[in-house]
Amino acid sequence: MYRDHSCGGLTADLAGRSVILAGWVHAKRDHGGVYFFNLRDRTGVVQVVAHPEQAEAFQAAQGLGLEFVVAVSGTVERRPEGTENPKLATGAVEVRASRITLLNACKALPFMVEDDVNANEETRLKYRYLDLRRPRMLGNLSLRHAVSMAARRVLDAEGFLEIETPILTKATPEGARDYLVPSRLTPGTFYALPQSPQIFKQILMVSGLERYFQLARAFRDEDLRADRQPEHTQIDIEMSFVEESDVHAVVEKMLKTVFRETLGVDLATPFPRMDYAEVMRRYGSDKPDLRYDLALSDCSEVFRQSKFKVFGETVRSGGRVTALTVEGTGVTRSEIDRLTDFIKAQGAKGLPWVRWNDPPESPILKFFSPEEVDGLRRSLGIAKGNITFFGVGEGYAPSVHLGTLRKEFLTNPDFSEKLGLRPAKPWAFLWVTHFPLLEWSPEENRWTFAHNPFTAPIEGELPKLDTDPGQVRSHQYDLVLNGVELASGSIRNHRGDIQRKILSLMGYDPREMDRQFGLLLNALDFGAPPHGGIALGLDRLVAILRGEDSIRDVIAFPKTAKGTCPLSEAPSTVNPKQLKELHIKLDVAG
RNA sequence: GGGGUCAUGGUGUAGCCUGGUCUAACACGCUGCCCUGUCAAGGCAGAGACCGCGGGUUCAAAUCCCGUUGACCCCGCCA
Repeated sequence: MYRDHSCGGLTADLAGRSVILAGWVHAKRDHGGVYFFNLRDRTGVVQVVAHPEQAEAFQAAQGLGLEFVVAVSGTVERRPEGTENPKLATGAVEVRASRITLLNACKALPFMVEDDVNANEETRLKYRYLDLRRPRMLGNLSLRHAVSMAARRVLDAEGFLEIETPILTKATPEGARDYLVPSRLTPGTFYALPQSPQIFKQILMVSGLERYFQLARAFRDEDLRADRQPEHTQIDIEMSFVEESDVHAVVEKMLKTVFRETLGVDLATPFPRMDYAEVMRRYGSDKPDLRYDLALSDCSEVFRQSKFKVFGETVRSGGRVTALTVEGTGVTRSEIDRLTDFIKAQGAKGLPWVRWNDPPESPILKFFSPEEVDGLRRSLGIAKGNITFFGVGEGYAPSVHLGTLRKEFLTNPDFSEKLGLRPAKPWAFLWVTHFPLLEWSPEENRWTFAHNPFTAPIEGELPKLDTDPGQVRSHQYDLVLNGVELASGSIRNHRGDIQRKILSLMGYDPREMDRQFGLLLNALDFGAPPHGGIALGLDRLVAILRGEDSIRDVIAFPKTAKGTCPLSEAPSTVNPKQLKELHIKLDVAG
């Protein structure tokens, strides 16, 4: 037997008891003819003492380096007065070793296995097994486990079945590039790894499963980011005979449980909801961070008669003027110039502003009539020292530009500090609902699905598909948490005829439609029930819960920004025999 | 595809702008000794990098220039 106790479980109640522990040696010291080391396992840390009178244990302790794996037999003792270490949860007791057995040695470490080490990520990934030994990383993985288990428990209790869908599946021309796997048995053909289990979970609804879930891996061959990996895990859910609110309720129940069990936080449900159109007008983003109250204002009416062409003519021709007002006393002119460049880089023509000093300062003030200045003061509720930035343009453009500015203010510490922006709450959930069904793709010169080709349009807005497709709203919803898109889902088209009509509007002729979506379309024709679902990004959820900036830190074995794995050295070349079997000839320079 | 930051002993950094004083510094770690109920120990001694790689400028380059590779961040992309 290697152990009968774990390090984290030792308390003063166990004083006098004999225990066997196993773990890694950490923070070793010899003092006063006595050897001390901290023994660490997954559950925590305990201090082991080897006294000279236990000659065997004493000698063994002498020979130990850091990260040696040892088993310790000994007695739990209360610590001598005044020797508690408040940093350790187990500070009340120590273990007096009678026997120490070396289970395995350890080479000199490439970096310290401690939370405050900051080895560069490449090194951490190369020695991931050491990196993961750090309490913080172990904590990340065990919280990830706790979230998975809580999700499973809630969904199981709600009558969901966990079903696996294929990893080797068929390429469908959805949003992202596919990862392809060559077929040996059918030369010249390829499987694709799923970008999501979307089609299969809908088919399960046609099968009458009614409630499906899966902790599903999804693969997308696109460039990586701090919050994007080539493979990520989603809590994938699909339900039959439901409306949006039913899906929302399940997710809320699940997250309520997750937050209570992992953080001890009691979330208020239901979460607030806001239409896409409103959230875009008020925050200029479909995933605003609502921990902060800062919102945009519409001041189009102030300028409807304006002689200032940029503002007045835009409003008169159906555009809008939006405003974002902040406490700007500390903002310098050169910072405003930098912000202007920043916003121009996002596609705006400029970034007009007014500094509300006495008198107000602004390059464009001379174009405003006194009535317009008064109108602004009234509608924006100006205080001295404020700065108002303006967005001007058609549709959502003016909001989006200021939404980008809002995000910059909130996320760039230089500004959030200076502007006195503080989160009003720690957790801000928001359901964003009624996304547009379609969006115009300038590159392809056609309408394409805004989110998901299978999302159902809002009833009654179907006629607009022929006349004004961009105005058709859908049953697509996202769940946003603290400015992060945490989940995305929709009520689907359960009628094949409607699904076909939407696809044809996007330019698919019947043959192409059948080739790419026949799998699902055929199934829909056999009495598919109304259904809908959602997928939550597990990696993002765990990262937020743990306060990690990158999802790499909550994934055991993540990829680098170039999609490589320093630990396994994947991807790698393969031997010619394998390629031959797969009927593949390489065309790679070098 | 584009923009940016970084690359110095085992680890983390400083030095680089203003080239020579860098035979490269500091902290942690490592080795040895001393002391010590210690756990952010203390003292002494020591080993360890030619400054990612390649080229150039110069009497002289870690330091300037060009290229390249890699890591990270962002835009595009990611239904």
